[in-house]
Amino acid sequence: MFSNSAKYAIKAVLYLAVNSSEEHKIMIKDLAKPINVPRHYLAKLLQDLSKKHLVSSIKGPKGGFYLSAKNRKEKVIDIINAVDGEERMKACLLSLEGCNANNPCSLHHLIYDERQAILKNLNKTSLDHLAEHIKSGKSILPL
Amino acid sequence: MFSNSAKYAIKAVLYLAVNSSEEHKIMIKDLAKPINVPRHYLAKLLQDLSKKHLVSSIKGPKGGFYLSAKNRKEKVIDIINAVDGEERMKACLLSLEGCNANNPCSLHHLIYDERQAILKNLNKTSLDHLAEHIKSGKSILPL
DNA sequence: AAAAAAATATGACTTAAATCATATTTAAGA
DNA sequence: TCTTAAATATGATTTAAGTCATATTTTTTT
Repeated sequence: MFSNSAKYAIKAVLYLAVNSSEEHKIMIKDLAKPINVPRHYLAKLLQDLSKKHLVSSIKGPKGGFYLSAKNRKEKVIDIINAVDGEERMKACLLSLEGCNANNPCSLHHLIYDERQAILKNLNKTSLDHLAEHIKSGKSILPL
Repeated sequence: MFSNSAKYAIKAVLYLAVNSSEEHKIMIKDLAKPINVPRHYLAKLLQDLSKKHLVSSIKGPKGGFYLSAKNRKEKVIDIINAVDGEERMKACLLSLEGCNANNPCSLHHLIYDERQAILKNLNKTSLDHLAEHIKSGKSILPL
């Protein structure tokens, strides 16, 4: 469904949503451990997200990563798309070029509606909404 | 969702469901072309499926691959599981070990129901059912 | 200003998935 | 029985994803 990298990114961003703020930035090494993601790999991912303004970062002493208020408003799908590209989540499950509603591949009707529903959920759910869930114990964010 | 290999396998098996029979076996090279899958890679996949009795094959001149009546009764999910393993389709989307209904990960409720519905569809749909769809023009099986 | 602590940038290495190639076995047909 | 045509088995190569390492830049603190 989505790549390993996207999973890592989601875990990282949610951890930041729950634990960081502009006043309390988090360094790579303190982020990599609790979410169980290889440190250097995570650094690359976050640098990428930083360039795309999906996470915030400050260099130097007292620096680190955090989510701004604006960052927190982003939807889950934006993180996924930033990492995996816009196409991956939309592509035909059999990777058939010509597959669409008028010309459906054989698996299309077995999957399409549900897939759209998932997409819709990912499209409407913001990071701070998920962070609230985690804080209130409705969901978890472990390794 | 599922691997490239599983996509290839599904395309191949559906092609066989539509075009082959015990009286009309299909050689690897005549199968690889229309479904646009690398020939040698496809051979490996089919040999694997053959060992697991999901496709039928005969060696030697006049040999080739085909689907027996029994093969045609198999469900789509069986092909997928044979190629990707039983776990892949069931695993937590964030690959969290501890994720389950009692202890849901953050994306769990965004996806779970729809995912189950897809699984259910793949579990109840047989190859010959899909083949009928293709034959009657309700769906396509191109590259 | 200098030193130290952080992200950033770049690239090398490793692993697994995907692809390709070749030798072996089996069955059909002459 | 010999030749040929197919799958089968095995393994090598390539490519892409994932991982690791190091040098550079920026910012804070002294």
